[in-house]
Amino acid sequence: MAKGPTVYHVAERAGVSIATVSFTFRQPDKVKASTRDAVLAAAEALGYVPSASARGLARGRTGALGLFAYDYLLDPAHGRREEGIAASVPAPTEGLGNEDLRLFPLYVDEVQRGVELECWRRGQALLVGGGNPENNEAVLSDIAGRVDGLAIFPRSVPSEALARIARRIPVVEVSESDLNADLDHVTVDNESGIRAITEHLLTVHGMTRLMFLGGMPSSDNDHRLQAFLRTLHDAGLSSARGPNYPCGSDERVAEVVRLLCQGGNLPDAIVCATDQDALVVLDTLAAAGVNVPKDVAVTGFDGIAAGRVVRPSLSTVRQPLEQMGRSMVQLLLDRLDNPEKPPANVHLPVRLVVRESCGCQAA
Amino acid sequence: MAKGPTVYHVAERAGVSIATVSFTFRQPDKVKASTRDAVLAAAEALGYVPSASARGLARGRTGALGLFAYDYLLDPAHGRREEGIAASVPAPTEGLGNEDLRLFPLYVDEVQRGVELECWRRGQALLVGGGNPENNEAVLSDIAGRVDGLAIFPRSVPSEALARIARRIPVVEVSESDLNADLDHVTVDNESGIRAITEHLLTVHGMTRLMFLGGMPSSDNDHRLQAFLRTLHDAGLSSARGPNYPCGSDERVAEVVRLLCQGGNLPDAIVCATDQDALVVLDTLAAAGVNVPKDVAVTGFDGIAAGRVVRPSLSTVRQPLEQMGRSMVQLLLDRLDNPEKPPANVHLPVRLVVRESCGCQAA
DNA sequence: TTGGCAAATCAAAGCGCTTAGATATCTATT
DNA sequence: AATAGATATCTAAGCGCTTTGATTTGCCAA
Repeated sequence: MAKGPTVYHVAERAGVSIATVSFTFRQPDKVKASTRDAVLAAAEALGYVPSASARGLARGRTGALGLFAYDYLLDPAHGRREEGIAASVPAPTEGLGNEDLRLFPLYVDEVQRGVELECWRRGQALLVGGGNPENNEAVLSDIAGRVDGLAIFPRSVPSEALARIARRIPVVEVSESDLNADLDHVTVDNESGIRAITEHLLTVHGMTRLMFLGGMPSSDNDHRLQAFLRTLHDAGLSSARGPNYPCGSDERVAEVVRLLCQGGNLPDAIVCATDQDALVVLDTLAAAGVNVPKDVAVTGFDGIAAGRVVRPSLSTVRQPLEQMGRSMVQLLLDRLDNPEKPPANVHLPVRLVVRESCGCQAA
Repeated sequence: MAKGPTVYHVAERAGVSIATVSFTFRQPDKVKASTRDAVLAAAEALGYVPSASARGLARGRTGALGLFAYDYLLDPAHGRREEGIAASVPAPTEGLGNEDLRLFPLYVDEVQRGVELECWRRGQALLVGGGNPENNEAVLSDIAGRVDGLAIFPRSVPSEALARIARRIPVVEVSESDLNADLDHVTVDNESGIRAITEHLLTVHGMTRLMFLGGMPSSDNDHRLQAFLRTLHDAGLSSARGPNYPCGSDERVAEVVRLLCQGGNLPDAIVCATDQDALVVLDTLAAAGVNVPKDVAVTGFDGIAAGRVVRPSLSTVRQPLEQMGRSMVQLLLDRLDNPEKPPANVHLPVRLVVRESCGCQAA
């Protein structure tokens, strides 16, 4: 691992100046073909690999985009994906890992996948940084120093830290467009999604006593609750229960469900704010011996993989996760091209996916 | 997006030299507490974010690791994941994407996940670069210039390109340890895996006419074929057919299966080199109206998500994919600490997973 | 007080590249 | 053959940080 060759070495070997070496790689047409070949040959012979650090410094751009992949499952409010931190989730190597798709891929993972594919398609380097509750800010700042633009997930970064970073580089966020209104955003049609699944329960299944349940508060979830209430209202109904959102954590969600079971007056359906919530509900109901969908229907929102595999499989609203990631990259690059344009918002459609947990398919 | 503040600005504002600013961030104990606070305050006020390019240039290290996430499905030998390139795979936005887990997560995606988790756990920045058949070398070189160490998948980079890069930074590879013997490697116990699943077919299901089938050639697959033949030999049997590996592509695999069906003499079981191959086999058999596992058993190797979801679900050998990714990071960091140590090889265990396609569970 | 040592701070020299602007080399005209 | 105008190449000045070695400051013992 001897220090590698630099422009100087290549230049010397090719008998040209370092500028010509640089031009050969960055603006090949400025260089006569014969010279170019000589430089390329020298570079090849020497095993020259241009330093991105030096280039970045000289250009004032790193040439990479960043994704701050905050891991919600590392959040104290949930179990944890990391090894041995919470008993509720098996360590990753136990049974050689991820057998049930409960841990991966999640919502964020599919969005990340979209970010990656779009970056690669465009020949963009992508830095993925992972937060964890302890050193979020430090990690974030480190990433920010390495990239030309940053994509982040909702609620993963405090607004003030965000503002600081956004002063230096463009930032695009999923959802939360109300909160950080000066950033670019990718949002989905929560309204239509909740309306579709709620009306499905109402009209197809003839249910009338519905409740909304959600753990973590978020802008998306707020909108979903509102849409839920509006849909009921439009149907001349009201929520079967008071506000069960935001409960605050998976554990609190489970608690609410247990109380419901004990009370003996289950609603016809529990409309959950997210698939994650719905899985907790499903687990808790199963533990209480309640049959889904016979005794109560359950729906989610997001369309994560686990919802397909769990029994009963989860009726939900599928978000275009990959596309959301792609759109983030798009927005970032657009803004890099045109820093002064007003904040943009890409609003994407969602799709109803009916499976077993609402009573549609045979369990 | 005005050019951000630099050490100079922070130093001026805090009334110290730029060296002190740098020390404040990199070696805080060298700086008196009061000075440190002043610097931090100035940095905060100015919204200072250190430039990783400058740091990398000065230090000779970027502080990031790289993963060259070659996408096998973008390879001409397979269908493609990208939109509209091959008819065999729906465009990613069609139906809002990845409904059946056939496209994601694959083998490489789960390994990547392990790389990410381990990097984040250790506070390492991670650059994920994506190759595509057209510009592989360029992308690879670009990544190499950005990182201190690189993790790659088997057969994703020609050996000579690899050698060139390995001259500059440590490279760790999954599998293929025979081929690039001077690199660090993470391998799995192909021998035990194939032996376990083959013996399962032999002893539990009493099958005797087995064949091995695989598409793409690879070191792993070579070993699997050998292990298969040895296992049969040890049982006093021989392969039900000549070598059906490497066929070369998904299409060729399907062709072989179709011929088998037409010939009317199906073996008792088809032991596939990978899950990917097994899925193709399953599809092709289904199209030919052959029942699995009744008419013929099929097994895979890898343990990808799709194998859980497909009907019949796939009996396979599960690799510790996440752990493999984690080990790669481990090896890279170890070597960065100690460049002179001899090439290391982390060899990991696999596990038999019996599901429906071998006839174990009710289909 | 002063000398001596440790702790704190600083000055300055790069790190490897890009890119104006200057210079040299070619081409095409006259 | 001379010269304007391209074209090709080069010179040199950074880009923002780290880090060595020098210098200053602070503290304590003599």
